[in-house]
Amino acid sequence: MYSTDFTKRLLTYRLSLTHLKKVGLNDVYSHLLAGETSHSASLIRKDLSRLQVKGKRRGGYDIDTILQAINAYFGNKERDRIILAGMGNIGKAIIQNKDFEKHNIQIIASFDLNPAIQRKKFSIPVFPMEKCREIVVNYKIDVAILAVPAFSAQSVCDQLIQCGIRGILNFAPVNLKVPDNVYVSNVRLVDELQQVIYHTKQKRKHGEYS
Amino acid sequence: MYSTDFTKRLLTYRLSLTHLKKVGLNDVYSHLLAGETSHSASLIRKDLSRLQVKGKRRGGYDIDTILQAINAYFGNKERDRIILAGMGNIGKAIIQNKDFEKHNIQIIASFDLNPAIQRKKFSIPVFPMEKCREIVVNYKIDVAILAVPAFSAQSVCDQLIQCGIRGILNFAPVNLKVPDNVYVSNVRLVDELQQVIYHTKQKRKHGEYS
DNA sequence: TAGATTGTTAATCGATTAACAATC
DNA sequence: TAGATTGTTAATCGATTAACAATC
Repeated sequence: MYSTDFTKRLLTYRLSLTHLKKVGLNDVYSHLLAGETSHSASLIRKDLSRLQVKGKRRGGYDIDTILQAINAYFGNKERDRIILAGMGNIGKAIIQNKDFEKHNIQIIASFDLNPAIQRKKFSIPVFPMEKCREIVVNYKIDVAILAVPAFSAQSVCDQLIQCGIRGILNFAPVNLKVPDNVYVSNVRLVDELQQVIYHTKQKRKHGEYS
Repeated sequence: MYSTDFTKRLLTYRLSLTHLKKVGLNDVYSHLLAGETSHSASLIRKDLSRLQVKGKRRGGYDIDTILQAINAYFGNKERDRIILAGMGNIGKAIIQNKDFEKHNIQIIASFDLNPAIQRKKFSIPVFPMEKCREIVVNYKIDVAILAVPAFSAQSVCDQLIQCGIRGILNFAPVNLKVPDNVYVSNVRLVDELQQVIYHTKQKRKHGEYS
C-alpha cells in the first residue's frame, strides 16, 4: 500500500510529462523532471522504480512508458462516473470545467434541495436528493463531490453515504464525520489561501531576499 | 520555522473549534478534538504546546484561548487584500464565495484578458492585465489567485511576479516555474477527484469491509 | 484521595535523500 | 574509453506516537 503522497506525486509527474511531450520530448532524465515538478531526482527515480518503470542507463526514461504506468496505476480502462451534490457557485464551476471529461471522469447527475435550481437547464440533469439512491444504485456510483453550504454539509453527506457513496470530495468548510469505510478528501479554498498568505509573509521575513 | 503540515492542521483545528463553540462548548480535551479532526490526541497536544497554549491539567483547553492563538499565528490584525487573475468559472465562483470575507480576506480587484468580461458588472472591478502593476504597487498586494486557462497560466504568472506578487494560489493544471522568492500553492481539482476515486477503489479492495 | 488529563521526553516510524555500484 | 545516468541500498531526517511523570 503506497502513501497518499506517492499517489499525489504521480499526478504531478503526469502533468509535467504531458507538457513535455507536447513540447516535443520523448525521454526525460530524472533530474529534468525534478526541475519541472520540484521534487528531487532521487525521489523521482525511487517513485519510478516503485511503478516498475525501467529507464535506460544513460538515456533517461521513455515518457510514454511512464504515462502508461501512471494511467495503469489509476486504472485507466473504464470511464469513472460520479455525482455532484450542490449546485451553488462551486457546483456550477465544476460542471463547466472540461478537464474532468479529458481525464475520463464523467459527472452524470447533480442534486440540489432548491426546486428552482432543479428546473433550470444545465449540461447535466439536476435532481432532488430523493432521487439519489436510485441513481447511485442503478449507475453503481461510488464517488460524490459535495459542494453544498456548510450548514447542510453533514446532513447531505450522511444521505450520500446512506445511498451507497463511499468516497467524497468535500468543498464545505466542515470536518465531516463518516464511518471507517468511507474515504473523504477536503478542498478548503479559504484555508488554502490563508496558507499562501501566511507562507508569503514568512518568506518575506526569513527568505533569501529579505 | 514550522512545517506546512503544522500550519495546515491549525486551520483544521480552527474549523472544529469554531463549530464546537457554536454548539455550546467552552473547553475541549485533546482526545475530543482528535475525534473531530482525525488527528491523534498526542499530536494535538504537541501542536498546542508549540503554539504555547496551556491547558488545565484535568480540565482540557479553553477553546477561545486556542482560537486566539491560532489567529495570532496567522496574524489576525489587519485585513489581507489580494487580487484575482482570470474571471472564468472558477474566478467567478471565488468572488461569490463569502467565506473569504468572513476570514478577513478581501479580493480587491480582478484581471482578465477578455474585454467583454472587463465590461461586465461584478462585485469587484475587472481590469486588463496592464493595470496590474499599478494596483499591486498602490495597494501593496503580495498574493494573487491564478484562475486562468492552462495555456496562459505561465505567462500570466510571470506578469504577476513582474508586478510584485510574491504568493500565488494556482488553479491552472500546470506546474508553474517561479523564482525562489515566490511561494506557490496548487489546487488541482481534477487531481483531487482522481485521488478520491483511486483511494475509494482501494478501500473497497483492501478495506475492513471488503 | 483516586482518577483523569496535560505537557514533555524518548522511541518509533516512515519518507526522503545521499551515495555509489552497475551499465549504457 | 570516459562520462553520465539509472536503480537500489544504507543513512538521514523529521514528523508522529507512545509513554509517563506532573498535577489538578
